[in-house]
Amino acid sequence: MVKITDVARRAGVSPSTVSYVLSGKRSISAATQRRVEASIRELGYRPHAGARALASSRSNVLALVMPLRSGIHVPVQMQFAGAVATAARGHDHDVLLLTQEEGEDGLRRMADSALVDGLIVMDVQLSDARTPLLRTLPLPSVLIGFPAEAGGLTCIDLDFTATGESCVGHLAHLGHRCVALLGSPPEVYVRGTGFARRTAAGFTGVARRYGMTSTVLPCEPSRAAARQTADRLLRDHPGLTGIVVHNEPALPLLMEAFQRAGMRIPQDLSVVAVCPDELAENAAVPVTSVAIPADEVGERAVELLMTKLNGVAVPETTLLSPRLTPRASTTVCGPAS
Amino acid sequence: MVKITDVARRAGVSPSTVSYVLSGKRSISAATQRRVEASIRELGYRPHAGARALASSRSNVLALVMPLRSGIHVPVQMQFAGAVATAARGHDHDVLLLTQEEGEDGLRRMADSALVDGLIVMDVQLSDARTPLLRTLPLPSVLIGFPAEAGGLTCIDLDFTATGESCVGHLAHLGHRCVALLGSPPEVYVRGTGFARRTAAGFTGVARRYGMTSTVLPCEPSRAAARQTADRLLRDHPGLTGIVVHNEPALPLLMEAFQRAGMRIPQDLSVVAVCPDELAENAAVPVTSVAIPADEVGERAVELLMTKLNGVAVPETTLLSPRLTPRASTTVCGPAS
DNA sequence: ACACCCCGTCGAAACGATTCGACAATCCCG
DNA sequence: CGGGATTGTCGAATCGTTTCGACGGGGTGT
Repeated sequence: MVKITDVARRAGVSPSTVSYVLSGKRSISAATQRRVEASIRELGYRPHAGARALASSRSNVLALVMPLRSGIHVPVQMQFAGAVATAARGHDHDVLLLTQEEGEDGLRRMADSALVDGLIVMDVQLSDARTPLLRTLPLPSVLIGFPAEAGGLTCIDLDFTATGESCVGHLAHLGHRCVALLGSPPEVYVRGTGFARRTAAGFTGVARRYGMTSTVLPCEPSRAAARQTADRLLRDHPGLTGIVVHNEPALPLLMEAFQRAGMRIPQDLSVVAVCPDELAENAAVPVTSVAIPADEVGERAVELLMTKLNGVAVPETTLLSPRLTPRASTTVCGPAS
Repeated sequence: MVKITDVARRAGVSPSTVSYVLSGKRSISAATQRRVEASIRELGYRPHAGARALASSRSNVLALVMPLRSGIHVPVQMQFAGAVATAARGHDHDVLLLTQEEGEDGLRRMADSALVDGLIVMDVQLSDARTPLLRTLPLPSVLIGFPAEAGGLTCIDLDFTATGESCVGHLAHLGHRCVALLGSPPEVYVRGTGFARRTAAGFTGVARRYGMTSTVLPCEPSRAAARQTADRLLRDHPGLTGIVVHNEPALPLLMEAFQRAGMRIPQDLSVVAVCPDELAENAAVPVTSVAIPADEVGERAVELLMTKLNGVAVPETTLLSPRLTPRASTTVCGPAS
């Protein structure tokens, strides 16, 4: 293994000088810098991560806490992870994977062992047992998602309230008066995942403001549940002309169920979804949708964490504005042509 | 921060003794052991990862190289990752996430910086630029998937040849004589992902042995491509009664396309898929399928790596046998009832 | 021309563990 | 009861960086 002293010897300088060239923490003459950099390249030197971490008390690793087996839509998680990993590399950091199941002990382990410099926590619940711990941990952290009580934490997410508002607003402007939100499975609401509730709040708020008739229903992602939900909705609300679906796996099932019940899309029923563009584009009828900007969220999360690592304060709350993309599944409300 | 000397002082022993209690590398009297363990617990001591790595030249971290944005089916990847992370924790190791894009440099970086003890590489191509490097790297590695030339490497995967054989065998025993394999998009074959080719080989081999008429076609996961593929297949092979689908996103689209073309499932067409059980169970007609045992593969991969880390030799090749689960989508070939 | 300051570099002391050789104390057996 | 093996513990060296204080040399200001 080639070490810093080897580089130093070859460049005719002391080890500390090599270190300073690498870190830029002291000024180095151009000539020395060139010689050192050449030696580094020629020897293929890379600092020993452990030694560096020990001496500098910085590991250059971030922990990413991921829900690896939950009912949440998986591809989006993956996109988060990819974005975080890529962004982290851009800041010369690596990413350590931590599973949700490790829970609070996992976080404490990270802190005590100095294995990572900071934490990015995904899938935060409204009432999340980890938030008190995160507030007191000596490790900086950024949460993707919002707990009910976010004071003292750094959180970032898509603005789901605005997303709900935007979806129902789109329907309202198309003249729809009776709408429904079909959300995540009941268990997601029960365990209090923030985004589900906030979408519902935005949806209901704007619907009320426009004087629309609105309903919110959870939905399991099974064909049977989708049919049942659709049938029940049509029975209880014969005037229904628009739905918002915030449940990725259930989206195709629900569209199928409504069509089976005699509703043509978009002639009889307009559909707006909260889902990745890819899914929306490839549906039988391309779906008007709001995508979760996972790449941007991940990247911004890393940026926030890096800023905190540099001792600079960051805003507690970062909300990304939703962008609604109109597609074939929504049209003006009126007698079918 | 509490360090080993603190623990030692409180327990009335020397730091080295504490270290030996922790590692078990020397025998310690029961009494001392108890005292040391108590001190550790009371002070909440955890070894400093960097210091430990420096002194022992073991970081207790594994790198997992993941394809984060490819055309491969995502949930399965995620399942691998989860299984690897969990298994690694079981061996007191953590998992560092490395993206495919880092490529060979990423691997070299891991080796040079001593950031990890070993590598688990997913999504290996038949002709993979990383395999020569992996052979020479001083870091032990395990590949999930097989390159064309696997000598000198440790590889594990589902036995896709046997999987193809098993699928077509199932159809054969039901009396089908004219069958097709619908696989991954062309790009996957082109870039030479091993599993796609091996499934096809197993499929074709057994079909020939049974004297069946067989076809292999790639398929893009879009509605249009699915329809085109189905129509073309039915035109070219009017006697077709069985298909094997090895393309998760395309599975529902293909089933829909065949039904639209007038084929009832399973009365007119039997369908076998290679996909997760969850997907197979939730299809309109539950699909007879072979699942990729991602959990087992991930766990075994970690086990293999740990064994190598302990300096023990392991088999170069580990193939997991496929298990076919019959469901409603396959039935005996014959005149429709 | 003198004092002063800044720039570039060096040497040495951390950082917090692991591990090796040494050393008592205990044990067993003749 | 003594000698050799065994067991349990300790002290000191070591791992490869970073970082702090010091120091010489050249420039600047007066």
